Amino acid sequence: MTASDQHTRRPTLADVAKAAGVSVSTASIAFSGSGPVSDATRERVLAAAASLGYDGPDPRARSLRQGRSGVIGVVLEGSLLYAFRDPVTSITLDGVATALGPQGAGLLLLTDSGEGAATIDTAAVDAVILLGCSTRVDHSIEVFGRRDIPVVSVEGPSRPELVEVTLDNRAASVVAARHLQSLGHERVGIATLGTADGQPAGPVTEDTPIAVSVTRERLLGTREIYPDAPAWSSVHNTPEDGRRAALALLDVAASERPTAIVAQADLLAIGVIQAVEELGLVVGVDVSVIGFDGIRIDGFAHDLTTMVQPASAKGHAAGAAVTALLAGDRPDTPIAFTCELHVGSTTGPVPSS
Amino acid sequence: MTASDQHTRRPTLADVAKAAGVSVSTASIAFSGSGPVSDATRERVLAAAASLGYDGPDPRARSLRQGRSGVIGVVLEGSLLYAFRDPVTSITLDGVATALGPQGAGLLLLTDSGEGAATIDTAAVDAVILLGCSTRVDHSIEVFGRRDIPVVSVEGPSRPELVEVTLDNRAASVVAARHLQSLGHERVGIATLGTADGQPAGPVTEDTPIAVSVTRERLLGTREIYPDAPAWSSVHNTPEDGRRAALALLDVAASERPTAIVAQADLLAIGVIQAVEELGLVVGVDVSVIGFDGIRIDGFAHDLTTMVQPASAKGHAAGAAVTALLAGDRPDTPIAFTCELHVGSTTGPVPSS
DNA sequence: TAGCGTAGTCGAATCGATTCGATTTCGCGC
DNA sequence: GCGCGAAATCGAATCGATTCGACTACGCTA
Repeated sequence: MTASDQHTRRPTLADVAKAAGVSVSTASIAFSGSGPVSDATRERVLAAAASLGYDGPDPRARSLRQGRSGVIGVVLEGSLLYAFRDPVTSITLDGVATALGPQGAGLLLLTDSGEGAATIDTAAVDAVILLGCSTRVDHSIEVFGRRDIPVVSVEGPSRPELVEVTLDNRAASVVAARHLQSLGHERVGIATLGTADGQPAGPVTEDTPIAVSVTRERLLGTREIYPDAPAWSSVHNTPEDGRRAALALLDVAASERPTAIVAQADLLAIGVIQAVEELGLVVGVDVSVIGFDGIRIDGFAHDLTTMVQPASAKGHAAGAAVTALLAGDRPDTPIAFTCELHVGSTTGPVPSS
Repeated sequence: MTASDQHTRRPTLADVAKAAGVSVSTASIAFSGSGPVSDATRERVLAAAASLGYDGPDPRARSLRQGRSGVIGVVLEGSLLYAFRDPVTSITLDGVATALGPQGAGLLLLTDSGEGAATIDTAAVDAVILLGCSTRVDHSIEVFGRRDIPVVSVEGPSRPELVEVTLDNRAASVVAARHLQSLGHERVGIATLGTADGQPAGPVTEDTPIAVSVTRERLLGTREIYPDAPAWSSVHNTPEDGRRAALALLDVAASERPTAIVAQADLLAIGVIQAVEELGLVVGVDVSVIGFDGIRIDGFAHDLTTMVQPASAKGHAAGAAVTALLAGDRPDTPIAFTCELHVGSTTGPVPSS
């Protein structure tokens, strides 16, 4: 029987140790490098491993013993597809990966919907990064808290026990609105991001509940300058949704028509511009358009006026915060980032007519 | 001492069992539901767990015992940023997530560079999906093989032990080239994707080594119809790189200038079109442009002629294949997908001059 | 009423490593 | 020549669950 085992059972560290004529503990040290081993012994162990086809310790066993898995969970809002489609999320995620790179941690993608691609509560993660999540994850945060799993929230829910990476969404939106104000615009329309999961597109009124903090903060910022500006919410951050929002906002008598549209994201702004042109109007002349994010859209003809946000730095900060937390340091929180106004060609003085 | 433990040590299943007055095995069954338990017992266990703040079994211990972690590794070529930027990768990944969703598996992002965001060899994954990887991962494939970890390769390296999901890159490129041929084009330029990791952009000659199979196959397809067509390779699949490629390909005497350009990806094609227009030429009249992928680029003015590939279905098939492999079934391999020609407005008859 | 199957529970082995404390070995200074 | 500290190695406990085989009651049939 023992002979036939070899084709089914993978070798373990114990097998390697036996083959090398050392104890399991010594073999472990030979692999991990923690502790003193003579060169001769190490080589004997490695040779035995090679001849048995042993490729190093089982990650599962190692992570049980060490209490660490080397995996960082990244919780995204909604479906993975829309998360990937959103340039800011992609860039932020890349920033996270860059900051985490040296540590050699893997990124485990999770979504905040209970069902779906991954089970947020049962994953073996050392830390969690929430990317723009809604309050839906509150319960999970408590679980992580009990498990002593550090949580970093990027533009997400705010709770005392977690480290926050923030963006000055509200203040930046004020700056954007002031820019329009300085150009003389008085009638302004707002194309917002999604208000809540599962919520359809449509007009945003006083009492529309807004669960997504980014949407809420940016809207509040704009409304500080333009309290009565009509707003239309989208479902996804896509040009198509932006286009529809603009068509809705511009579908009024010419005398009532907004002379400027604030889009809460550049992708929306692209669609807004598309709609404006479809209506035979000139962007930056008949209708000014200002975006948010500052992503570079290749192949896009206009120089979009927008609030440029440091998405990569944001992600990098989140990754660095995770590293610090895992090392036992608690970074000062919140880690705040600010946006900068880029004036392009899509905004201009209010038309005189 | 025991009293002070409570603030530092997390409760284990053993603690819960003791508090509930049952054995550990019974408590385990009460949680997992595998095996018979009386309702009274289960409730007693759950109540004890709740009062102790026990949030369910430790994923690490569970995965060690069960030999499964519930995590699927996804190996991407190059940096995460460029992987996300590539719409086809994003869509494929979403397809994977969709297919894997019901199974509740998490996606662990890995890159095929030894260093970086994740260590491909030491991750606790149940299966691996290679997305367009080069032969650089061959060693890892062997390791996975020895560990009995199923590997699915999407347009990646081909080896007997792994399940392959393929696209008819070569045949589709022939179809694209025939389309140009039928329009009378004789001088054709090719904007290729990257040829190998770390390789700079530049002309592709007979003896340029091409490690990336997608690039190679698509090029071979085009060359079946246009054996002598000059080719220029890019580094990344971006409009900017496509633009540079087109400028290089078109920078010849007017009599030598290509009347059509084959871009190996739609993102490249967008840049090609941009370059053509910068040169004062009309797309589809002076220079025809055909792409590959069939992604919808929002806010893009042209109706791009392209080979539409079923990216989402590809990802879905990869996810389904992983599910099957984990269930013990071996799907027929390769799982082949084909492209379809979409004739838009960016290709037209060869200019008569 | 003896026999038997089953639901419910338990104890112990197991998964495959890491790590702690103990032991042996060896070189070296006094 | 003796003891001492560091290097090298070992054995055993440990991480926290799952699972298998055994055991106890209990209800049912013949």
